[in-house]
Amino acid sequence: MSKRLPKYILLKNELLSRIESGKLSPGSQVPSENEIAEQFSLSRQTVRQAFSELERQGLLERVQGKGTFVRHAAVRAEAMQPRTIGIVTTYISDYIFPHIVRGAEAELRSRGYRLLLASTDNDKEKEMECLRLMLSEPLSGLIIEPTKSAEGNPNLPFYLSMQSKNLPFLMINERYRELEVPCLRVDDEQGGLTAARYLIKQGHRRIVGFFKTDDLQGVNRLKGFMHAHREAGIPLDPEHVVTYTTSQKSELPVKKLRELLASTDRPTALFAYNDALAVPLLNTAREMGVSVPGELSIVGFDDSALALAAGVPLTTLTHPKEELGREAARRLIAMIENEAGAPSEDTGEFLYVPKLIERDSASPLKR
Amino acid sequence: MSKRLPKYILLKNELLSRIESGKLSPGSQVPSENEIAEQFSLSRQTVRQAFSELERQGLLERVQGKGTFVRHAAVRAEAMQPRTIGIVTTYISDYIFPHIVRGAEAELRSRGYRLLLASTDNDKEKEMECLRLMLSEPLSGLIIEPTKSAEGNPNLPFYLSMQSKNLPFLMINERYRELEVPCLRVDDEQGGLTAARYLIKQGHRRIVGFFKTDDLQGVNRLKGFMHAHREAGIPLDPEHVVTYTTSQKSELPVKKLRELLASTDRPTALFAYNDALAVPLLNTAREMGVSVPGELSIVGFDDSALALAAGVPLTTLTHPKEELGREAARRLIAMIENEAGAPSEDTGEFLYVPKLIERDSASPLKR
DNA sequence: AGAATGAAGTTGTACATACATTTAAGATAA
DNA sequence: TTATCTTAAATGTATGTACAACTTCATTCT
Repeated sequence: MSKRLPKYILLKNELLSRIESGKLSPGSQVPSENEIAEQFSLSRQTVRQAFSELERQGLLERVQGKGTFVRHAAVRAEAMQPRTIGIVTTYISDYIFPHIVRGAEAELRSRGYRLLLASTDNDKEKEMECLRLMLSEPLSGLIIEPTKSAEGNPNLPFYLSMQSKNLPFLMINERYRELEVPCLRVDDEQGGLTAARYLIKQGHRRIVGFFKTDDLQGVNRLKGFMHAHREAGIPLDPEHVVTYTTSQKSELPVKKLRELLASTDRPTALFAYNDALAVPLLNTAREMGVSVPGELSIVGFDDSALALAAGVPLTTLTHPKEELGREAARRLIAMIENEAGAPSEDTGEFLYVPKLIERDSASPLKR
Repeated sequence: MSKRLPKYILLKNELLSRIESGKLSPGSQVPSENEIAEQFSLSRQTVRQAFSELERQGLLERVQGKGTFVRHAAVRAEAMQPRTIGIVTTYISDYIFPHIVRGAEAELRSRGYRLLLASTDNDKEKEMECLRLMLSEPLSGLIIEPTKSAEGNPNLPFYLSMQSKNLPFLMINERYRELEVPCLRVDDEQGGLTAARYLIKQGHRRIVGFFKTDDLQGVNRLKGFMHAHREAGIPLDPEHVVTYTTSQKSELPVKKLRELLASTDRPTALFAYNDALAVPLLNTAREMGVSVPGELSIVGFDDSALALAAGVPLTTLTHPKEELGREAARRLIAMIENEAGAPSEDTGEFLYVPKLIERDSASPLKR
């Protein structure tokens, strides 16, 4: 059952093992085609066929008139393969995303992988473009942050074809519900719950929440926020749930906050979808002469650099950021390198539980 | 002088042009090896040699028993080549770098290039690792932000080999003095000059400057800062030039500022190397009960997101950020695509002049 | 000493032949 | 009709020969 392989393949394997074992050291000259042919009782053409493939793979270098040599990078090249991993995020420059990318990059680099980066600007058409570009050359795997995850997913065919090609990929921050893939994310609902519980425990009863609702993160944080009110038996004024979308940025929330603060029974506390929103809201309040946290307590989310830069250090919830990027890279590499081994296609979710960091922007309610 | 090319190469070219012209459409079957051999009066072996190379290049697909076919992606593959560009930055996650990367990514994606990202953490060993990883597969070009540019450059051999291989690359933010390559950067000296002139014009005479001096940007900003004092005939107290290095972060500057503010003739204005430093300095001052800008005017640099998040909106100097990334990408693509055309290896510098943005953290000196 | 020549050995190109393996389609048998 | 077999044609493997082009080195000539 053995002698089925073509002779030129057998010769290739023999040479490969000689290179790997060091019998043929990098830079050294390989016996000439005729010598090999005689040694192995093959025709020179057959030897040439084996040499050609090895040259194409970058293992050998042939020089007319001189001979054939083992390439210096041969040993490494053998082990290397493509070893490139792609990351598709919604935004590159803003906020916590750079930290996620950085964590992934550090981990990938230390493991000998290269990082291909693309961003979708939260636009599904660009997501398609990114995927097409990424897949135009061989990839070992992909890390994807879904675009506008609360809506549908028109690029499903891409993902299905990736699954059928056995190209490992996983999602971060959110997942497309239609796909069964591993996902690393923050427990947003738990985060919303923790923040609201904290404020309620501090005595606040009129708490306004601001949520971006075109991605699932915002929706889930809102869920937790409402849950906390329900379990405490506190009625939630519809005016105190402000939703907005990416395109509106902070304008609409800021306007809403102005109105609320101008009213007679103004809220005593505020929970913001993230720090990027919390900061302009904080500044708005202070502009209006409302002291923070004296008259208005504020809790943000994500523990970004902005939280410490703000005029009043923000009480906020942690986001693993770099750790999430690193862990995503680790898991993806495991998926890639275990491909041959255990087929334990782990489709589970990994949830990070956000923790509250108490700083100065929230305090117990004074009566 | 024509018939020098080997027959199998001629056949390859003939087939290539047929594919490009559409005579052989993607997915269609190519005449069999024997047919081609007869048509062109070649042996089947020679035809096989041509087919093999085309198959290796991804243009053809051969199926035993069925025939040879033009690959669907053939037309694109032909025009595409690698089309991957690498970016090596010092940091990925912090501050203005994400914006630079983002600008470059947007431009590259729209032009059909992929972006390979790596960061050096301002560590020369990692720089070498990054370069090696990047160059392990074919690249079209590289954008590099030098690591610790004020010191020497141990990776010079890498860069020289890149030049000799005609691999286009350019530098951003700073350049290694030893290399003659195009460079896009902010006119840091002009920036330091502008900031210091502004404060002097506002009546300030005791101005303290904080500079990170292990990269050339800090050194140049310091130069401009001193220049402004010289031209105005204002003596510069050595105590009022604080230098620090990356590893010290903001600790040393903060400590220095405390000392200075506690002294009897404390400074009335402050120029920070960048916004990331200006913000903790601003907070330090306010903690000590020194009002900004009332008792201390502060000017930052880079116009980062922090500038607006800070308790007092920072007066600062612009940094092109995304535009710099976009322009770097544009120029690199031009270098790549003009390779065949004009050999106008533009080694010039492109200087962005920073502009002052007046916000609230600096005001005229009250006597 | 230096330059030109030539021989030997290497890979590159080209052709010829033979058989093996795979595929698809047609012929044949149940 | 269905299933099986046969066959032709395609690519894959293998060997042999011949000569071309290039590199190296020793020889020879100037």
